[in-house]
Amino acid sequence: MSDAIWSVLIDPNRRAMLDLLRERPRTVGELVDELDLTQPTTSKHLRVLRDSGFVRVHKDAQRRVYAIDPAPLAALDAWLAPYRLLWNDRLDALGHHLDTTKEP
Amino acid sequence: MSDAIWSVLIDPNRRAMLDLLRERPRTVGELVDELDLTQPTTSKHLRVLRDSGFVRVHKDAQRRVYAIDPAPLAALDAWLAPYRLLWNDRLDALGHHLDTTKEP
DNA sequence: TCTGAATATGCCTTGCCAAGCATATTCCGC
DNA sequence: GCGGAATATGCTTGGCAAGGCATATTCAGA
Repeated sequence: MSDAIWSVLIDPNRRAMLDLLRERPRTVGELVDELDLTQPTTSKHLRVLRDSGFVRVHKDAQRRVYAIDPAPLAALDAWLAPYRLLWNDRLDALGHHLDTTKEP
Repeated sequence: MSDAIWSVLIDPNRRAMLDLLRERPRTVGELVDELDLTQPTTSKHLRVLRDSGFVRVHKDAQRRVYAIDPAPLAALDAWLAPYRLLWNDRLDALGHHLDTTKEP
């Protein structure tokens, strides 16, 4: 079921793309610059993201503006939901991995 | 940073293991039976889960009882957190993918 | 101490995916 | 309509990870 979601998100470049698109929609060229990837590589990753519903495209002349679609991420959140009970009970689990967030 | 988390979770068998271990700790043999995998394959997946902190082992004679450790999943939840704002604003995104949750 | 049960590990092969490179496509301005 | 910018696609190669198979390890009981 959720197999596609994971195979999309395993790639660090695609996650970086989503991080950028979370702020605001961007052009392929902008993504190429900010991610320091070649244009073909960027386009291929965008194809994967598009085919799996993570992003949507809007044509603006020759430019393609990509915007995030949160639906698949909501599905991931749903997958994660039953596990959330595990660290709601025992809060120490959070402290274990999130103790890097130390505020003076 | 979170690279390891994803490479662990991409495998469907490992996710199935976590699903089972979420209910209760289990023996390697139990997992082999319930997942319909060979014993070596199961042990290798458990090694991956163990090395990355998703599970903990407890020795009981020759048996090894594996239990889930929610810490890495909490980290995944933290990664997902900023995206959650996206579908808190526009609830339609949830409806799109979660409309299977119909309650009368 | 020997046997067998339970689990782990090593080696090998196969399949898949990302990146590189070249090329095709689309569309604007002149 | 042409040249060039912006983006997409096809082909090939390298690396990596999963599974199969054989084998090593650990431990209890007789």
